[in-house]
Amino acid sequence: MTDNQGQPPGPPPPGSSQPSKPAATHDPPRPTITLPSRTSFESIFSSGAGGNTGPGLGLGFSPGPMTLVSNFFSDGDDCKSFSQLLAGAMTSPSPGEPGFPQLEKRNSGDNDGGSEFRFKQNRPPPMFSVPTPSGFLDSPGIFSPGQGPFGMTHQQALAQVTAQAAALSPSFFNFSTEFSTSFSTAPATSLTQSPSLTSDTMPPQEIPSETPDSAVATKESSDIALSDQRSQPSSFAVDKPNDDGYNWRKYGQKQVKGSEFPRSYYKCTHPNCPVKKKVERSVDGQITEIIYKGEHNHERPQSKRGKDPNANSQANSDMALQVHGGNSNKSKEGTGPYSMSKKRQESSQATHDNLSGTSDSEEVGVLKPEWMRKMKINLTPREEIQRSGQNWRQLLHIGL
DNA sequence: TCGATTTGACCTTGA
DNA sequence: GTCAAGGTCAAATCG
Repeated sequence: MTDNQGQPPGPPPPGSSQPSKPAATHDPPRPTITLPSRTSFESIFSSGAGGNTGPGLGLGFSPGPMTLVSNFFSDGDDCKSFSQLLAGAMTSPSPGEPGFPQLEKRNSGDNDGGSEFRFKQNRPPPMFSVPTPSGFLDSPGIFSPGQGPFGMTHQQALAQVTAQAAALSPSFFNFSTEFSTSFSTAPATSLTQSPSLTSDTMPPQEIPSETPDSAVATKESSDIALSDQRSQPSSFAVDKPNDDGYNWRKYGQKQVKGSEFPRSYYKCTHPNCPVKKKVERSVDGQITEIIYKGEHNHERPQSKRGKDPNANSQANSDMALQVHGGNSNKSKEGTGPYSMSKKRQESSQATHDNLSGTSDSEEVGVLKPEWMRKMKINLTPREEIQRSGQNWRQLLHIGL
């Protein structure tokens, strides 16, 4: 059908008036997280968040990705308290609560990909409507009192942490990306966002590496409906859930029974690309659910953000991980969102493929990537996810 | 004029 | 075999 090649920004969908980008660039005063020396931090999170692993996070802390991260740095860095950081930042809605986003993968059993990935968000709780997150990096500091537990949303926190980590260790990003990806959308998104957040604060050099992610990721995130909280306080999504780097064309909309929200159907505009996605959004324009189907058979159009080749690759990884939709055959249980293989990560294409959800074989199957082994992560991605599920879910909560 | 979105109708699928 | 719901098509409309 019609494809508009690479025109990224399609006409702003109704409702999507929210500028997601501007925000990225400049944000007013934002809370910043600094990785304080453990001491101070710990005192803050003294609740034992340090822990991590666990599910135990009765408090709401969850180890999740952050845990891994912290492990990563645990060798001796200030960063050790990632999980703590997050944990602290995350004290928020718990999964069980209404309004919690849920990532679910289901097997559609259909031929083409079988499984669909859907990111579902039940209803954004008010608390998530934080307007601008961006930037925490800039300051060393402290969260401003007024915003959430720590002055920032989960995502913010995560983003910040990520950013910092990146700063500390370049390699981290790779890891994080991968990692995040494995956790499916949420994490990825969050991480991705960080770049934007960071960009202003991070040193120029750093930006390049991250920016790409963010740029792409950012888009992706929206795709996932994750959110763009950065600048959009509340409805980021509106009509174009498409900012995942690919171009989408809406070809239908329908009121789904059982759902108060209408479902929109999108197709990838790339010629011959079979990828489709269904997006459900609430009345406010908030995306409540996105389901990808199929696999992109092309690379993501580059125009959107422009320029950074890296952006693609990086983003890819990020995204790839984010939603691995498609064929869950393989990823079904054990692999879940996680299964992204290095191959995929490396290939920019893959990036989105995952997102779009599909791919069969290639990515799936790799439960314990090397990095995991290196990091001594014993849990399988899935396990990790499960254990940390709360956290990352929270992160996902894009609420708005 | 072109491309995207809207929207009602039609087709497919599953119970 | 029937019905309901989901998914897709395609003409009309809009920017």
